[in-house]
Amino acid sequence: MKISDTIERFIREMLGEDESIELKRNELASHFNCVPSQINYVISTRFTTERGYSVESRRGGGGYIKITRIGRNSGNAIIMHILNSVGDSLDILTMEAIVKNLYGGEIISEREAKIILACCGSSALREINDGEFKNRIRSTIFKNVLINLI
Amino acid sequence: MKISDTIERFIREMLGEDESIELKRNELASHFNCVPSQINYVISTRFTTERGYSVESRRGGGGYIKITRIGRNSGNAIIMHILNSVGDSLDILTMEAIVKNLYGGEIISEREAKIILACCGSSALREINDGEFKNRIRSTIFKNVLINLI
DNA sequence: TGCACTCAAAAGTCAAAGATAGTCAAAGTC
DNA sequence: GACTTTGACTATCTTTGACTTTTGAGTGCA
Repeated sequence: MKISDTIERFIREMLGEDESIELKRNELASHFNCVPSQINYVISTRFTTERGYSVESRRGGGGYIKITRIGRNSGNAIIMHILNSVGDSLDILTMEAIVKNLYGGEIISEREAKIILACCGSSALREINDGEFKNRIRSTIFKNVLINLI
Repeated sequence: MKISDTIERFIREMLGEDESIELKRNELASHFNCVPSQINYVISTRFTTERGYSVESRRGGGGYIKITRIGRNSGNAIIMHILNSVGDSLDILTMEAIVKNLYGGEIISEREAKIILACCGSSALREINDGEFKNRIRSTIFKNVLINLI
């Protein structure tokens, strides 16, 4: 009464530490004694982009379903882009918007977002009175953090 | 004895000393010969966040209700202790030692450690020339971060 | 040889049926 | 009046199967 979870685990184990695997939909289905479209269901709910997988397939004779793990490489490109776009000064609203986007894009976790917001927030920098100097410090801290996420 | 209390005690006994358990709402309801929503009532009145529980669930085939004890998480206690022990000034070596301990104690992840080290490190604060002021800023940032991890 | 056709072997789609859990308010109890 | 019990209705997730699309391999003919 949870064949989907079983299949999910099976595929994960097949994948192991590898970058990708190729499945035969029908073989897998008959191995688990379920209809082939069950495999599609598992893949479309468990091996999504949001969860870090990409899926390719081909029909016809010799067809296959290929599941590939996509590392945080795409995230790195985005972080690089942000690093290039942030100047020597960074105001708090812009900082918060960037962090929100990184979190929304699942490049950083909720806790990571909290930490970054905390260390670049107004409360953390309250002892620096000069507003412009504060924005410069914020930019420096922020970029240092991002560099360490790559 | 009211049925809600009976069910509450039953669940507590199931939980025992474990961190969490999974229930089947319908099974439990038929075991106690009550309507399924009675279970929701028990959970929403007895296993609340205030009482130290968190509840997750899934509907559909293979659905479940998972109750987790979130007792005074030892991690939080340690963070509180650190917060109390760090004064208004924090030098970099002390900061690094604390972060290392938090990581070693599995209270923060590797990435989280990296972020904290980055935002409190010498590179992030290099624009602040006054050494003592730098240590004060570091302390403020560090404590702000820790507060947000609780 | 090489192109066009045909066909069977995959995989994809989608919606209905089944299986759970959630919500909310009325009715009951103390 | 506050807390508890019930149940009708809703929301979400899974399983299943009929029908569709794609692709490669084989076949036949100029």
